[in-house]
Amino acid sequence: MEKDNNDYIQNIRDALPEDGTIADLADLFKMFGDPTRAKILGCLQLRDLNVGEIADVLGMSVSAVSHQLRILRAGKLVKGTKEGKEVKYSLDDDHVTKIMEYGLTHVNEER
Amino acid sequence: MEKDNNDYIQNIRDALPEDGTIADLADLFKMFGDPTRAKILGCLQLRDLNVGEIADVLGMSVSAVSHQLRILRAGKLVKGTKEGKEVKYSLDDDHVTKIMEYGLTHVNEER
DNA sequence: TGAACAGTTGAGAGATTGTTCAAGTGTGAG
DNA sequence: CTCACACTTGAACAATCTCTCAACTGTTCA
Repeated sequence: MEKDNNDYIQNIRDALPEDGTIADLADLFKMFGDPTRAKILGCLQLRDLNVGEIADVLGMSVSAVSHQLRILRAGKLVKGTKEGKEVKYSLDDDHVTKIMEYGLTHVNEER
Repeated sequence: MEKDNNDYIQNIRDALPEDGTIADLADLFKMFGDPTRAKILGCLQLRDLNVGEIADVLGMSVSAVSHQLRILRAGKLVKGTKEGKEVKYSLDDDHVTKIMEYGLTHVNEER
């Protein structure tokens, strides 16, 4: 019966996505899991913006925003394009808007 | 032109969700942003499980799992029902499965 | 050339997070 | 009652995170 129980547990384990996939999934959601990054992604859904503009909208330092943009870039959620001495940022992923919309729907339904 | 610029920034600010809403959104995504919690939510999509079973599936201590379950309970994503001396956990939110599916689709599309 | 501007980067402080370990609660079986 | 079992909880610790500050790169313009 120990064996039955182990099989039972093993079956569930086998049905789950691989650890690497789970890690990727968690990393993706982590991007949206910080208010500053969520706001940045929210802005960029409205229009492309440079770093200074994002900092103004959020009321934060350019440096703090730049640090978060680096993380979002690494996660391939935004991309930055140099235009003269500015860097214009835009969403780099079709899913970003949908994922945020879905989350917002959920949050707004909460009672 | 300072004024124009300020209005421009202000318009974007006004179009974003309120800070409280953004915080709720970030807190929601934070739930999925840890591999242990993501796995727990993954298991519970397959079937309801008690704490020991979840710990076995994940290969983690009962204590560690219980701590994470407390967080998921606080976030209203799972609920625990006492059955004798066990506690059976189940998903407490229709959106959980869809949000994870959407995230997985995204992750699997990545190249 | 050089000064001003836009942004990036690294170090470090303070806060938050996830796990372990030990102790605790509550339930059922003998 | 007492013991074993299933689970929860609090303290402690290391790892990670986010911001600030200062220094740095690169671009434009006079």
